[in-house]
Amino acid sequence: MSHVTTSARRPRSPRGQGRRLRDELVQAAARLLDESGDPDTVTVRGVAAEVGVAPTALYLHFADRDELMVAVVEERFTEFARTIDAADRGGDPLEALIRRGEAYVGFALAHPGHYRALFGGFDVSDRRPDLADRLQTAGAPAVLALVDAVRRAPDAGRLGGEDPVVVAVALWSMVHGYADLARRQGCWPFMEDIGTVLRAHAAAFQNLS
Amino acid sequence: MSHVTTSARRPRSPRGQGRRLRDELVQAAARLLDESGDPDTVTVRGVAAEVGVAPTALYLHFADRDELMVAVVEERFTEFARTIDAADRGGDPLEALIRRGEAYVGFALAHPGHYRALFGGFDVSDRRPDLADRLQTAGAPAVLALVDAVRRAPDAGRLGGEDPVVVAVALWSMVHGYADLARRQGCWPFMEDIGTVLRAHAAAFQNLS
DNA sequence: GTTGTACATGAACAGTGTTCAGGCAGTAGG
DNA sequence: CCTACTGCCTGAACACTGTTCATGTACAAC
Repeated sequence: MSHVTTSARRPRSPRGQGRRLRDELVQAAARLLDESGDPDTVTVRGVAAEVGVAPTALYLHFADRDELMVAVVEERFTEFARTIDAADRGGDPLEALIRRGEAYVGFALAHPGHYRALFGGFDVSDRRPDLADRLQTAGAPAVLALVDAVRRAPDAGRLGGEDPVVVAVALWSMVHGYADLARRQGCWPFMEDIGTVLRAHAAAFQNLS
Repeated sequence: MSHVTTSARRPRSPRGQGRRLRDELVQAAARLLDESGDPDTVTVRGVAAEVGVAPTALYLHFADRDELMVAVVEERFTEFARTIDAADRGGDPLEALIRRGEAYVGFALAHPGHYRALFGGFDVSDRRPDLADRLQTAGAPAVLALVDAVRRAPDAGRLGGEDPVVVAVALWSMVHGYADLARRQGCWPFMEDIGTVLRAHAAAFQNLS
C-alpha cells in the first residue's frame, strides 16, 4: 500500500535523546493517519518506514500499536479542542453553539483519520483500562468546553429540561452522528449540510424564548 | 480468539444445493458478529471453521470478505427495520418518534456488532461502488421509514424549517451519534439515557405548538 | 582502554485476506 | 455399465499484519 518510499535510514540518536524517536513516530503516525483517513491503515511497519527505522524500534517507546495510537490521540485532541474553541469567540451564545457545531463537523470531515481516532473509538477499552483512562482524560476538556458553551446560552434551561449536560449530550450526539454518517456521502445522498440542520434546531429553540 | 472449536467437517452438499453453504456462511458470520460486537473480529477463517469448511470455500460464493459482510448487512437490515417499526404502532406521532429513537438505540446497544456493520460503515466505498450501492439500497427503507414518521408528526414543519428530511437527518444523526458514543460507556461516563435526551428535545418541540 | 548500556536491528511466529492448482464425488451422455 | 464432465471443496502458499527474542552497534563513563 502507498508503497512508502522507505526513507533514508535515520541517523542514530545520541545517548540521552532517545525520546526524539518517540516524537518522530507519533508525528509520522499522525501524518499517515491524516493521509489515509482510516486508523486501520496506519501500520507499525508503515510508521517505522516513514521515520526510517526498523519496525521493532517502535517497541522501545510503546508497548503496543494501541499505545502509539493513544499517544497520537492525546496530541491531536489539543488541536481539535483549539479548533472548536477558535470558532466560538463571543457573540450570541446560541449562534456560538452553532459555530462550534460547524467547526466540529468541519474538523471531522477535513481530518477523518484524526477524528475517527479521537471519537471513533478503536476499541481499546477491553483489557487495557489504563489506555481507556488516558483517552478519557485527553478528551474531557473538549467535552467540558461544550457543556460550558451550553451553560452560557440563555435558553439552555428550556432547551432540554433543566440539565445543560442533557443538552450538551444531545448536541454532541447530533454532530458526532452527523459527522460519522456524512463521512461516506455516497451511501446517504440526502444529507443536508450540518449548518442547515443545526440552524433548523436553533430556530425551534429561539421560538421558545 | 474464542478458540472456535472447529466443528465437525460439514458433509458435502449435493449437486444443485451449492447455495446452502452460502446461507450457512452468512448465518455463521452474523452469529460471530453478534457474539464479538466488533466487525473486525469476524474473520474468514473463523467463519469457515464455524461452518466446518475450508477457508477457501468461502470464495466460491463471495468474491471478498467484504462481499460476505455486505450479505450479512443486507440480511440484518430487514430485522433492524422491523425492530424499529414494531416500536411505532400508532398513537401520538411525536411519542411514536421518541419510541422509534429508543428502539433504534436499543438495537444498537443490544447488537453492537450488527449495528456497527449496518451503520459503522466498514469503509467499503473506495474501489467497490457496487458494494456501496448494495449497502445503500439495503438501508434505504429504514431511512425512508424515519422520514415518513417525521412527516406524520403534526409539528414536523416547525421542528426544522419546512423540510421533514432536515428533521429526519437531525434525529437520525442524534440517535446514531448517541448509540456510537454510548457504546463505550467507560470513556464518557455522563451519558444520560437516550429517552431522557429525546424527551428533552420533544418537550422543546411541544412547547412550539 | 574496557565496559556498560541506551539505541536499534533481523529473524521468526502466529495471525490475517487471498490465489491457485488440484482432487473428490455425483450426475449426465454414450 | 462406464466414461467424462462439472459442481463442490481442499491444501499449500504468498503477502501482509502485530509482536517477541536474541543479537549487534556505538557512544559515554570509569
